[in-house]
Amino acid sequence: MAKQLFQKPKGTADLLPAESIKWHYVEETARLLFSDYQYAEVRTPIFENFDVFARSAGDTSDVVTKEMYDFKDKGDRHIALRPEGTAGVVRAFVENKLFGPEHAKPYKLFYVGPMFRYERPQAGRMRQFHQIGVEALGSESPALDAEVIAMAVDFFQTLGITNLKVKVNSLGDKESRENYRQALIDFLKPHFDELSQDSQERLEKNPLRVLDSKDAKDQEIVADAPSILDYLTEDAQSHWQKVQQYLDALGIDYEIDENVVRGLDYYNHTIFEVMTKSKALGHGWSTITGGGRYNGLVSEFGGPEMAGVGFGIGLERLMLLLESENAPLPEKNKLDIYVANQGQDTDITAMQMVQAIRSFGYSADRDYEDRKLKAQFKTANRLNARYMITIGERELAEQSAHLKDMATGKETSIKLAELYTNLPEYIKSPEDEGE
RNA sequence: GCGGUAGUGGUGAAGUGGUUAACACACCGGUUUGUGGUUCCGGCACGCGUGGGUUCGAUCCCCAUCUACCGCCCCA
Repeated sequence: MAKQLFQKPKGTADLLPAESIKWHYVEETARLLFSDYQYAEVRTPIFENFDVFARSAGDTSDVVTKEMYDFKDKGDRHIALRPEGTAGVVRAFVENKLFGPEHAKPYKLFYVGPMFRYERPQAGRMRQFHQIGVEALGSESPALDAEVIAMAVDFFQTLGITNLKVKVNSLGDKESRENYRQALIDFLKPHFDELSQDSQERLEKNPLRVLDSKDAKDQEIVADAPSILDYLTEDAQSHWQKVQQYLDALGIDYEIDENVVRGLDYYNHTIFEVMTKSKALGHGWSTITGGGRYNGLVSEFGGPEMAGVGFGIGLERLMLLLESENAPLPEKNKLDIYVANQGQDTDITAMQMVQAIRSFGYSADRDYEDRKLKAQFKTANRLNARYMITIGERELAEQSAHLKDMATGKETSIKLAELYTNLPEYIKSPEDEGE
């Protein structure tokens, strides 16, 4: 008798109808908005060759070193479940030769789908999580940096999130970064003993990450650190200035923060975060989007020297945010008509009735359990039915049925033949109800 | 990977080393009501995350394990 009870794997979730309807809404909002910006959807594999991610994210990032879901398949291939979206998109861009001259540049893409990271789950942070992201490939224009930021802001505002903060920074080009890296190390070295252990380890490997340490002492030290913005080469500086001009022109309220750094190593030039304040995501300001430019990545994957810029949004966190901020979200679908029947003989007619209603484009449901009328009314209420059609032995004999408006309680008797041909004339559209 | 808190029915939860594991909501059945949102009555955990152990006996004690939540790391 006692069968084994299964639990879903750690860090995964079952999205039940009450939730999935909200996800659909958010995804649909993204699709519509992104399409206004002329971004089209791309669907790449959920797993890729391990090296696709190892190559792009960089060896210093934890995403590669300890969070990757990787395994050998039966052909002894080293496979990894995608931990983020950009690498796969860039791989597809190169493999499908989308860099070719026949394709307009920038080549604008967005994606929606599951990502995987092996880490300790917390609310809004799953091992299988979902991201919506965009990538614009093949243009170095700073206008695109600004557009991508604007699009992220637009998206959140469309969803009804208002208290947003945009933080931007520039990492410059390779040369800028190397110069700065050395300067930063030189600055931090004398403070080595005061740094947190994590930061001490990062000092040589990836000193920029010391900048966004959460350790209070680290933050004190870092406050006096040189700014990367003072180390930008002329070209990088020019790009950075233009990005700001565009952002100003679009009226985007942003803040320059030299301590903003990104976790993945492929970023350069403009990087940004969109933050919001919500207790659902922790204390103070929390990041809901991160993104930036990654100009070397296409060539890293064997394509030509082509630029890229994009961002990714974590959907689990976004849903938590929308719920806690009481942003408008759809509830369960309303049922147009519930068909109740009483007596064995009416069963067939009820079956035909729901099909006929559906063929008019209305949603319809019925009782399948031969329950009493009262129970059927209860169910109709629970399903939020707008109308109910009841048919009993007597109605069947007369070839008619009762149509009841559940909101007003008004009931009318209608011939079956009439219902089958002119049902829409008896049904108010939901808009007319002024809900 | 590290630290902390928790795990009783569909849900919220009470509870004790020892006969039938409170209560509420939900649900189901009946009743009342003009065919629903009302009233009243009844039903609903052979089981207390899982596996071991201690004990005459454990949901309640011990160990392990799984999962969730919070913090760190990291990041979306």
